[in-house]
Amino acid sequence: MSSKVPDYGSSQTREHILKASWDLIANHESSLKLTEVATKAAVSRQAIYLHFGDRAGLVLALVQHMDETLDLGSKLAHVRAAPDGAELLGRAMRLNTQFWSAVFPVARILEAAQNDDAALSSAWHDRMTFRQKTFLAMIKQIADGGELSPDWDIEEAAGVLYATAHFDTWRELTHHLGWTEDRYVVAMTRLLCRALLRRS
Amino acid sequence: MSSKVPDYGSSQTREHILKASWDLIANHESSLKLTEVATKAAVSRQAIYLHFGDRAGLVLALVQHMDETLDLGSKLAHVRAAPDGAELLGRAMRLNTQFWSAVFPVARILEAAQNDDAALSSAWHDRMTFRQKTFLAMIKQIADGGELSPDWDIEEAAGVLYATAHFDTWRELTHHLGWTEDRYVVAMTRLLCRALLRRS
DNA sequence: ACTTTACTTGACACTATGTAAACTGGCCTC
DNA sequence: GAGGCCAGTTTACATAGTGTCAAGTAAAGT
Repeated sequence: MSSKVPDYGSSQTREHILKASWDLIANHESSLKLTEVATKAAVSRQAIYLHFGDRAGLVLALVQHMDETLDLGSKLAHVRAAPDGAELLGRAMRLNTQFWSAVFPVARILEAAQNDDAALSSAWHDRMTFRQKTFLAMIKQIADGGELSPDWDIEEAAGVLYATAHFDTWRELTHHLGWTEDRYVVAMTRLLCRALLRRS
Repeated sequence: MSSKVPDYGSSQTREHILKASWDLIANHESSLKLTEVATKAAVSRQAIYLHFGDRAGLVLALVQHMDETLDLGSKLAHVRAAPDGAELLGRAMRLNTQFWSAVFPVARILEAAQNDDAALSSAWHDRMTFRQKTFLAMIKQIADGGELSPDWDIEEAAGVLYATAHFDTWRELTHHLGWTEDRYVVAMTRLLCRALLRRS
């Protein structure tokens, strides 16, 4: 991360570059190459360095852009408004598949760069910590409603929920096994409800 | 993949290079660099190309080496010899944490290269297909014993078991959340038993 | 003595990231 | 309307890592 990136704010060129990057990682399955981005955005390769400092800066900007377009806040509110635990877990899994589906392209890039680049690694780590806290809050809500099975303490249930809702599980089911998103939602919801909720 | 790699069999140098590679990816957290491997193994960089063709060939050899040292066959037999479904799932999760713990270093390398290299991608894919079939067989065994909950059909239960036993789930719990392997085994076993097995 | 084997050495091409410097067209201001 | 700044461009170059090629060499086999 170079600290000398001029803050051009929301320049047109900057948006152009971000859009081109997104198109590339969404369609083409290779890793993001700056020359390709520049060509696609119809700017010089150096323009990317002016706006983002380096490759990691561009990817970081993609992640932040993703955060904004995702609008997680309101969607999470809808999940939390569920009347009972089963509905809560169902809505959570529905949002989860939307989330991973949207994040999929950039998640692949981040995963690949995680070994080399500390900035990207911590950007990913931060987001995952947020996810973990979100799932913990959901489990607390279920526990407060008296619906959490006594087999589980809150922390352990939250950890298991967070981990099973993670990227690999979603990707293996929807991509490797070819399940539809609906099937993912239904099966994972059943798994979690049976495992975590008190038996009536 | 170059097809003109001479089959030196089990040469000393080859083993040296593999061991050096393993040491590097196990300790150092960066991605495997051929110059480093050569230095560590005290051979010339070109020797690596003689033995493995290219970088992908080396990684592939690491994967196969891993397969051999892992001795999955006998360990799987022990899992399958479990007297009931709960014990089977418990043993499966115990083996699972051993598996991911051993595979962890090479899994990171493979994950990073999966976007670029088709050979590595399919090598990984093959292993995961094997895993999936193994878990499917376990579920069939449970179903044959009449222990599978009627909420699940065999394919769906196997898919969910396979996916939740995947790398991310293990890594997030043991690394991101800092759980011990024992805690992983206990929690995941509880999750799967409650979710998949018939309620007594 | 010769060939083969299993390497080494050194040179080179290619790709990708990153840096530096000089130039250009448009806009703003004095 | 001349000068200055801005947001880029072009060109050049440095560096790292992968992969290729050709020539050399020391030891073992025949």
